[in-house]
Amino acid sequence: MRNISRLGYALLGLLHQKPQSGYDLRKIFANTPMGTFSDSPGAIYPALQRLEEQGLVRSQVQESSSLRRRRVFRPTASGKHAFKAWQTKPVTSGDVIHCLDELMLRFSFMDQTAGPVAAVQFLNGLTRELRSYIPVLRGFLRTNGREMPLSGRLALASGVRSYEALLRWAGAALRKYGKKS
Amino acid sequence: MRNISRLGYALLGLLHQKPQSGYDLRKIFANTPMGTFSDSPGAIYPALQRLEEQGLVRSQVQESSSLRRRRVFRPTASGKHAFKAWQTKPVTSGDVIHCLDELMLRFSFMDQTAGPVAAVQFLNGLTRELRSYIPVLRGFLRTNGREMPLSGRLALASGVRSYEALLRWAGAALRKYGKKS
DNA sequence: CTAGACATGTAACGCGTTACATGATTAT
DNA sequence: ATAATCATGTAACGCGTTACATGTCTAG
Repeated sequence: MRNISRLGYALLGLLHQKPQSGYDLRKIFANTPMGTFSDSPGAIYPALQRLEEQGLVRSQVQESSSLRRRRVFRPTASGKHAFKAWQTKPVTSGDVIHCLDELMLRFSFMDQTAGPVAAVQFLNGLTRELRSYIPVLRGFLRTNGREMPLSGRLALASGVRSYEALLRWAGAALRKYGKKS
Repeated sequence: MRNISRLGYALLGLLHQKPQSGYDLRKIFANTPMGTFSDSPGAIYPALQRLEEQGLVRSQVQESSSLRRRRVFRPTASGKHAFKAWQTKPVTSGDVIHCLDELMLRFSFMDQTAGPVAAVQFLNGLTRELRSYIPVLRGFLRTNGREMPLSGRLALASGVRSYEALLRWAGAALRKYGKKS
């Protein structure tokens, strides 16, 4: 089984919310903060085809009075399973270093598909990895800062700050889940 | 003229610091916070070849006593020019939304190559775009938050927070440059 | 009647990923 | 010896980008 791209997971997540057409999904990427993904047809339609070939979504052309065809996609049982498996993977150090945006994508659909318990687990994992990685960055800055130009130091400091902001966010998010349960 | 990939710019920037071999560059990606880039030979050697074909770097095999060949790259005048042009491009809203990491890459080499004036211009541009984009995100959250699941709202809020952290960082960075000049 | 939104596709291209391949030098 | 590190490459593959192509429906 081929593996699913980030765009594939984004589409799968949106289709969990409600069955939609490729055009609907494009509009979401064009008009919302999900716009970090490309809304180009050359990305979305092939991605939907791949998901269908892998049996993760199925589509049917809407039969309506109009001649304008509309192919609506919905996740299959196997698609739901694959999505949940992806979301509930443990958070690794590599995720934090290389794919923060994928982590946030995983989290953003968490409630609807994997449930609040998984969300809390995710936030705990994220907290753990951030607490272990931030000191590494700080250490690097401390030992190599001298020989780095100002802009380089500042760029690295910006990374540290953004990780710290994320850590604070994870704490706040955990408290929200705590209050609810 | 083909355009240069993000990896290409990263390599070009590192070669501005000092002439190095592909292997040296791989080690940097493997062992420093520049590790967001791949250290795989299948990425780096072809990227260096492309830069050379485009006349942006030139290489020469180090003649030494050993038989172990080492191809050392250094930027050409045209490479330096292209790099500076990339760094001093105005910061656009699209950069902030889609390519924040590219922006930080641009900034991290700013001092050595484009100078502190360009750095200040960059930080001013970044501040302007963040001040215009953060309210858009906040607005979206306010009008659509109701119908979003908790995890979706939180993920979006995390984005807002990280943009705000970046805005504060830009302010602090500007003050550092102010003190120096 | 025509511009613009709706709606879905395909094809060429570039580049990063993964895996493979080769050989020199140093440390154990 | 032999494992690890130094050092440089190549080839298949997948996917996103860009550009092109086609056709329907609605509003002015």
